[in-house]
Amino acid sequence: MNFWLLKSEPDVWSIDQQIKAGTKGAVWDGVRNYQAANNLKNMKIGDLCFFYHSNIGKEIVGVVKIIKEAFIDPTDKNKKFVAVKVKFEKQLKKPITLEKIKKIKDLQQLPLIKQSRLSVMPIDSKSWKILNRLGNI
DNA sequence: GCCAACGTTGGC
DNA sequence: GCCAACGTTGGC
Repeated sequence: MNFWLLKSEPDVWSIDQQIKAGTKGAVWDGVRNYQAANNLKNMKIGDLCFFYHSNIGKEIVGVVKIIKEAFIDPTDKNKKFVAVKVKFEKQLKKPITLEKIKKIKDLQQLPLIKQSRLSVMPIDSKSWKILNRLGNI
C-alpha cells in the first residue's frame, strides 16, 4: 500500500464536498501536469491520500481512499491525462497546517515543501506516520 | 496583488 | 532541439 497527498483549492473542490459525495466517492479530475498524472497512474485501490487545501487554508484536512484506479480524465478533450476516484475516509478535527509541517525537520524533504506547485505527490510511509500522529489520526 | 518557481509553447 | 516568452500555481 502506498500513500499520497492530493491538493485541491477548496473553492473548486473541498473536503466538505468530498464528505457529501459519501461512499460512492468522487472523480479526482482536472490534473494537467505530467508528473502529477504519473503519480495518479501509480495509485492502487485501497491506497490512502491526504486531502490538502491549497491557497485557502493551506492545511491537510482529511484522508481519502482510492476506489478506482487511473482512467482517462472525462474532462480532458485530448484524452491525455487521467483521473482516479476517491472516497471520503476521515476528517481531521484539527487540520495540519503547512506552517506546522515546515517546522518539522523530518518532513522538509516532502514535495509539499520542496515542490510547491505539484498537486499530486507520494508520501513516504515514515512521513505518513509522522503526519498521522500530528493529526491525531 | 505580487512574485518565485516551474511548465508549456512556438519561432528559429 | 534550443530557448525566449508566456502562462499557471500557490505561498506570502
